[in-house]
Amino acid sequence: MDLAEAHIRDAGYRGFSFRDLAAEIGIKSASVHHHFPTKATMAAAVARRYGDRFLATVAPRPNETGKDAISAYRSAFRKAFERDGRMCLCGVLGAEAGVLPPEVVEEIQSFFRQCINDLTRRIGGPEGEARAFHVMATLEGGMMLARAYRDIGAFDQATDSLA
Amino acid sequence: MDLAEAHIRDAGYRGFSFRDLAAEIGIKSASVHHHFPTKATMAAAVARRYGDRFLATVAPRPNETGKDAISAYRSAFRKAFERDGRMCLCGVLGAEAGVLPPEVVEEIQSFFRQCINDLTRRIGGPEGEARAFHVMATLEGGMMLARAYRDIGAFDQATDSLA
DNA sequence: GTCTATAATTTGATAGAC
DNA sequence: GTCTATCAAATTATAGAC
Repeated sequence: MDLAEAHIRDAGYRGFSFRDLAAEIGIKSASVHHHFPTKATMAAAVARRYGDRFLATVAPRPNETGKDAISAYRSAFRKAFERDGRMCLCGVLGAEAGVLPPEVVEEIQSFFRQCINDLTRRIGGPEGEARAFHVMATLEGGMMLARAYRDIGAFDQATDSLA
Repeated sequence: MDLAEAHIRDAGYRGFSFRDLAAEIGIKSASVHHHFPTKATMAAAVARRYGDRFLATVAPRPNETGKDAISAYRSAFRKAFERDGRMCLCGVLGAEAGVLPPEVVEEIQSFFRQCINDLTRRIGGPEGEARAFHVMATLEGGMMLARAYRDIGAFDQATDSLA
């Protein structure tokens, strides 16, 4: 699943194959099928694990402000990009959501729903939800620009005004 | 090229094949190779045409303000999403830029560079460039959310505060 | 510009032994 | 849980005729 996550973040849903994953860990593709019946099943499982981990990473601290919450999301994505040179898994998959298996789309939507619900609550106020949408869009788009430019400075410039 | 553009916007670089394109217009894949020697060549050509068209669409009107420029970009992307149900071609490709052929990455970077240069100039002021990065990131991310949710309302909520 | 034919590779998936 | 073996299909690309 670690390898699948890395490959999807690099190249999208079609960017990983059971054979490649198997080869990289020294087993055969049939052995991977033993754990995940189909490619869609595996991608959905990888997306769910990614979302659970991410949400744990940005969990609220006591007495935080709305700005703190936005900063938590921003620095979580930034650190992951700095560490792996890769953007958000659900951002990559979201871009190709038009042709993804339904169970994968389901997980991606669930990820964004959870993030935006969480941010909406933590930002608060009447504009909380629109602000949450804005923050998520800017962070995802910022990572995308940084990926295209191969320069994290693009992410920084794009997201500096958020928090 | 129209078909290739549609397929890439749907499913990314690996989301189109010479065979599929050929079949859809009633010729053979070898005939497509007559026009474009490789897949990378074709994708790069499609990206360049897309960029040229987009930049023509958002060309400045006389006496516009910075806000007008941002609105022009926002409504250009919005209209395209509304019309095709698809996001920006370079946004999709940017997300998988880590494993794309160099000539395709070149075109994507060129697209974003041109957009951000143009926006920077039209927005003006000392914050012009950071603002341009912010606008592009939010628009691309907004389209991505709308794609994942299959709801243009996500784009609207994410980008409403821009202009 | 289009075709037939084909090569070489990759892919998602299954059956069945150990 | 892993293997061998295999299938059917798809993919990128080329050679050469019309």
